[in-house]
Amino acid sequence: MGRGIQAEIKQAKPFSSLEEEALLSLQRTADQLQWHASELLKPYGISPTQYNALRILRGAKDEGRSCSEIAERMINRDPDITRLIDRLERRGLVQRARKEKDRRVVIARITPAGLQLLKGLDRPVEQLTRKILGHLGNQRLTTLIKLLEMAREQVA
Amino acid sequence: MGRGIQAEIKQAKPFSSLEEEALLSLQRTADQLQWHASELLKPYGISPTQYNALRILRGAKDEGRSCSEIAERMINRDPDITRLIDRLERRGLVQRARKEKDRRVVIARITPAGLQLLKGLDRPVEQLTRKILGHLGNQRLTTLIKLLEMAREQVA
DNA sequence: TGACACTATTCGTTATAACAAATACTATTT
DNA sequence: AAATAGTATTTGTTATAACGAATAGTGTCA
Repeated sequence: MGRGIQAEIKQAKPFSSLEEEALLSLQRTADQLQWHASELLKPYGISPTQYNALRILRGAKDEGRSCSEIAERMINRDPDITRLIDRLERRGLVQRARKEKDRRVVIARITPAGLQLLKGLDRPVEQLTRKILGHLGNQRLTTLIKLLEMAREQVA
Repeated sequence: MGRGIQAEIKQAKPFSSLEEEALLSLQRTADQLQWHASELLKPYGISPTQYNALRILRGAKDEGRSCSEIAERMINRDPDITRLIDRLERRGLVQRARKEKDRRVVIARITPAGLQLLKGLDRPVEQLTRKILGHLGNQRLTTLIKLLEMAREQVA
């Protein structure tokens, strides 16, 4: 069984509060899982951020999404969507177009190449997800999701 | 009460699995809390990573820590401790010295200026921590910590 | 001792993140 | 219609992250 976060980071003193322990534990867990995601995506040449953006655009279908809509939907907020899309466009994974009705807005759409890339990733991503969290079981996952949601709330 | 991660990222389709939902929820929660930490530290001119390193060195006292020891103890693994310490040294917050017994090793120690900076942060950090997680209460925090620990385990 | 493998750290380079200011367009007001 | 305010995106710049290769020191073994 687990050693606990205190041992993992070789900390001598116990944590001064449960809140502190939870915060560090959360950061470390997220970092570790993120690392696995990066490793999975590396052979495909995209980062987790880029993968997230592509999935948003796949969900948008032909309608596409503006920069600000993409920003709203990102898991990790990225203040520079322009250059994120730049990189994807350079690789032929998305296309850009000015919106006719409001020419300030730039709409990004996923290309067939982008869809194909995602398609090849669907199964590996699902497998990885199950591998790293599946052992918790549905009940614990449900509890975890609930607690995380609560943690995001009182951020008044 | 909460809208759930699905609404937060304006996702139309439900998640295909609890594992996926938990994973995204975890990333988003960590990102949000990290953002709060960044904001708190900003006026002091240091990043969460730098803060983490300074706390490790404070814990090490006069003994100091080598680059590799620091790397082991970081919450978020950083592959380039050298330049992280560079920046802290340039600001006078840490000092470096070669270890006598093994001259490959560089030992970093926190300076009085570094200690003073941390001291001024102790209370604000504690307050922030309580503010963003305190409302969960001890029992839920304990459960959360336990579940996160489990999540970090089966990463075989 | 000299060759070799090993470890710890540093450095060069390119990519990405973060922040502020600038541009381009739209909508509103006078 | 001109001025103004507001919004969406882009760009310039600097800082930090990521990845490999390179350097420096240690220990082992022929």
